[in-house]
Amino acid sequence: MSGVSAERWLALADRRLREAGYRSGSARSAVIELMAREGHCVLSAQDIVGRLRQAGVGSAATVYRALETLHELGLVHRVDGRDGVARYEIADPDGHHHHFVDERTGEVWPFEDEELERVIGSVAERLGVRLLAHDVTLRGTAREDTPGAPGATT
Amino acid sequence: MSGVSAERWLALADRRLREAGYRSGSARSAVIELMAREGHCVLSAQDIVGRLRQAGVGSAATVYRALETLHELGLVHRVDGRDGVARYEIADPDGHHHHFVDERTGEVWPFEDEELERVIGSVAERLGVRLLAHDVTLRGTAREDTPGAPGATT
DNA sequence: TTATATGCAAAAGCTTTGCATGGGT
DNA sequence: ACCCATGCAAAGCTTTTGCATATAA
Repeated sequence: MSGVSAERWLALADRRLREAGYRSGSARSAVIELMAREGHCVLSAQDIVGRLRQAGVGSAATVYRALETLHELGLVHRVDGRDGVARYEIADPDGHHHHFVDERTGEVWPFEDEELERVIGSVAERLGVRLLAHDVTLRGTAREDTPGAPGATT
Repeated sequence: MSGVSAERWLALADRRLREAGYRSGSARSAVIELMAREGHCVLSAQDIVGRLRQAGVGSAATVYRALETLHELGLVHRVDGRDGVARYEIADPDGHHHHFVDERTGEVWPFEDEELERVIGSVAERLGVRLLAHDVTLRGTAREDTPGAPGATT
């Protein structure tokens, strides 16, 4: 599902920022590039700060500000953390995915499911609400007898 | 859906705590009573601290410790917060519910849906994982033309 | 040249921990 | 009498804010 959209997202991000009147800066650009490269599934703000520091770019303040900006422009989703840590992932225009968290390892695997999306839509209709976003988080353990990762998304 | 189970949960909590070798204390008892009364849908740790302080019971440290204990014993669920805030709700043995968050007001409404539960189960099976817990959070706005609250859970 | 982006350091929350004390059993 | 539960205060973390400086446009 990903691959191509990384570039498309990068282009989209550049365009939206420019249209919104933002100037370009080294730190935010670095955040954007990192997200395009590795942000297809949750990345914590702390991780991002750390990665960029290794590269000698950015500061905590700037990274948080950049992520907030991207979030406001709808370029990234903020994903709830169980531990008061901000996590982000790029808002992929091509597909919507959810998360499975392995309770033993803490690893997060993305997955997609059409029927799940459909049911969520019908639930929203039943409740009489207009849906803007939705998250599904499954927690458990990957079965030992499972050969590959559980992330075999369809 | 609730009503009866508040009492049952209270009894369950007392029993499990005793069986696990805990003694009873004023602060934890107050937390438990508050959860039984109002914890059927998310309550933040801060809220709990505040409520109990008004009643002249408990301190932040004790409340957090009590909630952690209840969580370890499986008596409450910790619900992800978008803002680094610990939220809890009682683990209702009778039913499982999810949350709709009104983006405008911040209000949280619980809802249940059988088909959603079923689909989540089949997704877990397809992924080859053993499910221990799952959360679904819908975000959006309640439609103006909707008469009552969106929480009309079937 | 002017407003924005950045970085440092300090502040602000929420949560956890240390330690002495009070209260169950 | 034990020793767990509690409360206060201090420490720890992540995230936010203030302010001076560097830099796009």
